Amino acid sequence: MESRYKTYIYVEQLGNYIGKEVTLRGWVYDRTEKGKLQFIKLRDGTGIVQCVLFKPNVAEDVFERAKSLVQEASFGIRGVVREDARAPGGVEVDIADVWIYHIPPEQYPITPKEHGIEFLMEHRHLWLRSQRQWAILRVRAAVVRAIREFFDANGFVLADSPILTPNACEGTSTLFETEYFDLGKAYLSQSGQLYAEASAMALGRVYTFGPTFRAERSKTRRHLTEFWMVEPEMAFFELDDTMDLAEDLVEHIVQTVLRQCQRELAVLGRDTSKLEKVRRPFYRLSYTEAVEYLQKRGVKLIKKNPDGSESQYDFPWGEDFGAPQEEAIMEQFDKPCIIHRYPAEVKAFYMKRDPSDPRVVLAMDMLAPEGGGEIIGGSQREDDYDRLLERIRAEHLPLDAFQWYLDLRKYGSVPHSGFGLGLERTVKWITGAEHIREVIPFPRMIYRIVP
RNA sequence: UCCGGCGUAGCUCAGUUGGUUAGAGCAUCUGACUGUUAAUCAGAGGGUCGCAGGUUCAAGUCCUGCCGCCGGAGCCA
Repeated sequence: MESRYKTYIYVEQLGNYIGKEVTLRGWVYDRTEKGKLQFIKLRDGTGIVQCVLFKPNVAEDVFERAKSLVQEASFGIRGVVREDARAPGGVEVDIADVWIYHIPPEQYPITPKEHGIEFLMEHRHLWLRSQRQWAILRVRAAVVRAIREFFDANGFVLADSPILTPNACEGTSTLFETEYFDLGKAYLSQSGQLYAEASAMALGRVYTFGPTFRAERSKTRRHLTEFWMVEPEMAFFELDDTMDLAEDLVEHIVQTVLRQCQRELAVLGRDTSKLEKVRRPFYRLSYTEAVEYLQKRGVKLIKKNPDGSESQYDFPWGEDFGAPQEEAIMEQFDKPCIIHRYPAEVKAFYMKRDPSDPRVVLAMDMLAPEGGGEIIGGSQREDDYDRLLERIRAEHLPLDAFQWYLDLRKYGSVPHSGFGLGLERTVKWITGAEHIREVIPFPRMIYRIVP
């Protein structure tokens, strides 16, 4: 990074400074001492480099000062960059001088050794400094960058939706509620879609990208109560166009991460050959074909009885897929699969019926391989005023709150479609993280809001 | 909301059928070492066994309640 703020250089640039003297500032990642030698790993946000102090080569006070550098002390060094096969990363710095910004008065809680998840979550504000978290958050940033690049380069206009909303998109049971001055209740948005539809009627192709909130009492490794979603919405797009777009987007994201994040993926130990395969075309199955596959494979539907016991059924057409079914379907695939045309009863009110099969709606989900799960959900929207009105009434949704949404079908209604891509689920899949809590800096979950 | 599991040193854990003064590794502190990568070697300090109650001659261990945490299902991105 060359800029007028550049008063020193960063670890990631050191390859360009072999044989030259540099100044670095950062934190102690780790330090060991071996007689007349000290090895200090300096972490500056861009990477980690080993700095070496050899007692005979420096002033006495420099060597003594460096001995006070405990884990996560902040400090600066001046020294010469040298290639050395013995150093992690192949490059190290021979220290000539050391200065100190701050020495922690207490022991840093997170050691390079193993910790339990409860302890790490309580120290999330410090856990972020660990190398694995560093890598994940940089991949997250690259994914966001790739998403914006993709839409900006393809004629989309960023049109963000409000976060405070007066109504539910798909029902009120899972909404966070708050007071809105004298106007009654407001809710934190669980999707920007309805507003994106309005924006698309103004701007053609739009995307909204921001945090969304679900007060679902779910507690799994793929749920957050606050998560980020990008939602493109396109006037005149039909379902097949939308599936093509989703495919292009996901391919672009994964290939961009592969290009830009080799260091990070190496830190994470990610098998990049699996990501290399994420190229168009992806697999596609209709819901009906997927059900036939489950039946052929003998994958059962397990349902709870009122007395608490469980019953197994051959998977019936008409049931929505749960995580076990999605996993069974994805076992056969080494890249994402789009499942489309779901039964109308299990999908949202705003989805358009398939004219060629009234049992299903023009909906689609994209499932990621390697246990990545559902990363995209989308549909062609109902564009007929009367049919949409009928659906709103059938779901007992508050008609008042949807008047503006119905207006979109009153004034120049057009076929249109869109989808939502869950940022954290996508990053979880690409990084291979076991749990979604690791892929957002400060996860919000049902039983945790601190730090 | 439902099902299952865990809670012992700063951290990760062991602790037998209830039985003497509750252990290990790491971390910390002291010392040694010119190549450490989770260094090694020698020594030292460190405990409200989640909380409350109960059974018992005796409870980390058994019982009851509470609290905290974890995983899964459903719902979804």
